[in-house]
Amino acid sequence: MPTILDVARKANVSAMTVSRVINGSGPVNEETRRRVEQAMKELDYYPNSNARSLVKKETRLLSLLITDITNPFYTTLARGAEDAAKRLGYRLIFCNSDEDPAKEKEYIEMLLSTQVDGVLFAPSGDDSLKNLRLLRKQGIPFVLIDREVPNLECDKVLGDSMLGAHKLMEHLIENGHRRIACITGPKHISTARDRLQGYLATLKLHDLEIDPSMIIETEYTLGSHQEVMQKLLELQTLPTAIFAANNFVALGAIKELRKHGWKVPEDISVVCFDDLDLLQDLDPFLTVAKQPSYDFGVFGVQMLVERILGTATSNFRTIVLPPEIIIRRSSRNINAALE
Amino acid sequence: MPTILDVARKANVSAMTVSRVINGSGPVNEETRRRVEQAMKELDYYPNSNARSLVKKETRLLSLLITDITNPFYTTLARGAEDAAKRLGYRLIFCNSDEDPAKEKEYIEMLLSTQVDGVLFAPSGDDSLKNLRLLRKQGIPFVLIDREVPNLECDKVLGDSMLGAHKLMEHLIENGHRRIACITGPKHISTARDRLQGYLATLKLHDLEIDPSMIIETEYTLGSHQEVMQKLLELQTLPTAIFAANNFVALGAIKELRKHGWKVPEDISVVCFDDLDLLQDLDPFLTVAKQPSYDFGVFGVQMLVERILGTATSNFRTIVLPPEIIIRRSSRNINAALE
DNA sequence: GTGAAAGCGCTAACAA
DNA sequence: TTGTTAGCGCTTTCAC
Repeated sequence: MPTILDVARKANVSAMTVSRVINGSGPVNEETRRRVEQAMKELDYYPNSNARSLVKKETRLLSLLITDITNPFYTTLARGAEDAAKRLGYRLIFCNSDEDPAKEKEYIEMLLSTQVDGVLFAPSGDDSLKNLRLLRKQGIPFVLIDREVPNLECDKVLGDSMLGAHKLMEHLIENGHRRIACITGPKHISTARDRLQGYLATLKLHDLEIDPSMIIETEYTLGSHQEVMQKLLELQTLPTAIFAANNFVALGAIKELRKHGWKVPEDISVVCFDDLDLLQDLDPFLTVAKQPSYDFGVFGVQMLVERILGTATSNFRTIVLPPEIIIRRSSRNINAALE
Repeated sequence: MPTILDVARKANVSAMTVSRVINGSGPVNEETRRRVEQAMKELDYYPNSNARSLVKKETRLLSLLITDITNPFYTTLARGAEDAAKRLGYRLIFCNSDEDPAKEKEYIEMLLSTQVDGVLFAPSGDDSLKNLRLLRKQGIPFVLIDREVPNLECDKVLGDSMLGAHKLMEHLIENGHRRIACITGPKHISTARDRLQGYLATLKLHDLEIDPSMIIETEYTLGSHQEVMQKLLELQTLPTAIFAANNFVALGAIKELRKHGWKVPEDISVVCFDDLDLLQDLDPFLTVAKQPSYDFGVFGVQMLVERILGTATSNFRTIVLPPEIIIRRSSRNINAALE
């Protein structure tokens, strides 16, 4: 591949002049500029960004670290991040931690070597603290998205898990449900804690009994939630509704319910956090707390770039993007006659 | 951030020795190695891969260029590519062309500057040829995935669109369908052409009439396919089944059918290419030709890396991964009584 | 087993 | 408006 020197020779100028043409970083005679541009085109020259990064000490590379690339919440977020990064002149490296802090650490080390300018970070859980400290120690700016980590001051773009859970619960209670099970995510993930918190708080608010056997913890990932549902279905008194902590958990629950011959919503109502856009097209079915996932990505990248450029206030900021409750067929009024 | 020289000073050796420790690229005394490793740890040293790339003329970076990051076919493919890349010691940059050759070109130019070692390339269409030629001119190895481009010899990992379409059509015909509509993708995408071809060939095979008004072209993306369906629903004689060229097209079709009060499969059957894993959990519904998307990514990266390392045969290779037909509820026997 | 010198492709800083 | 020099952090080459 041709270098800046090849271009310089061909245009009969110095490398410095070519550099100025490429970057618009100094005065260049119109006629000279034309010659240089001509030479670049003829040689199919593309500047080597490694070399540039080495001297400029910036790569214009950001990283988006998410925990599950198959979850539509994160892919839509990724779209938002990508669009914003492009608009601001940054490239984006995607990393997928698979909800695993060890894999997350490997990626962080890779990113440190890559010299990314900043990281948009969806932590796999509270254990991510070590990894985040590593970034901070090296002076790499980061913005937390979707989940937060205790004992860490930093920029954040979060949803409102408490509020969303509360609204979903209010909806169920309004519709006559009194025995509501909660299938929550891992305790080491902040959104799981907050959603459980919202569940509990709303029950208390209505003086409803809190039955620990109705609260079951599972993974956030798609896959078999068999044992979890087994536990639930073995209860003496069965719930009339399920509040699931995210979209994949809800899918897993419904799948298991089906296996056991339960119909949603006839036999049991189901509501959850996060929408599934695809599904909504096929059959508007699940009642959900939909989060503006695309905006998570956009705001995240904007905050990150402001932090990198130093145009942000020195204080850390938190942006909260509230969910929207969408009521569909999966939740029904328990007193209404079945159609 | 500390450099190799900082480590060298701390360990009382030269930079060269540190380099040898990092890369295992030469003999180092056990005791010296320990001192160097100690120093690296104490300084939180991570080698600058830009500097390394500059001299080694390899970045160990691959790019995965796909056309739609929200399509589960591609996200699963991405997982496969990511896992394989990691295993082989490569980093992966995701790019999303959005089915747009212009955006695709911008990304290619960016990748040229980034000095990626190779590109896993799902072309936006036949117009990608220019972009691919650019890569070839610069000597960057690439592997085409999912779609091919006419007049270009290169490594490829493809599905078998003809076969999948044929099998889906056979399934419909076996179940008594005679008037089958085809909602196909853009003509400039190879898979759309092949699927249409499979549709036509199977009709001919069974001496069934080919009615051009039953063949409608639309986009591969999720979104409203209103006008397309409008055309279909205005036909004199209506089809009893629809063959949709991909998952998103099928979703769009079903959505529109619903709007017009048509039920699937009671009023009309629908089959399509590519599965939707999420959906399958909620309600095993769509009859599909499922492609092994994860393997597309794995094989693609493997081929690419072999090409980069020069361990591949000099001849270009094509891997074909056939689809699997999964029959579900969206297609029914037209003569069977409704339940 | 270890180090010194040179250079990868580019740009900052200064000089002309 | 243009060019020269030096150096970013690393590895290759060759010498010891």
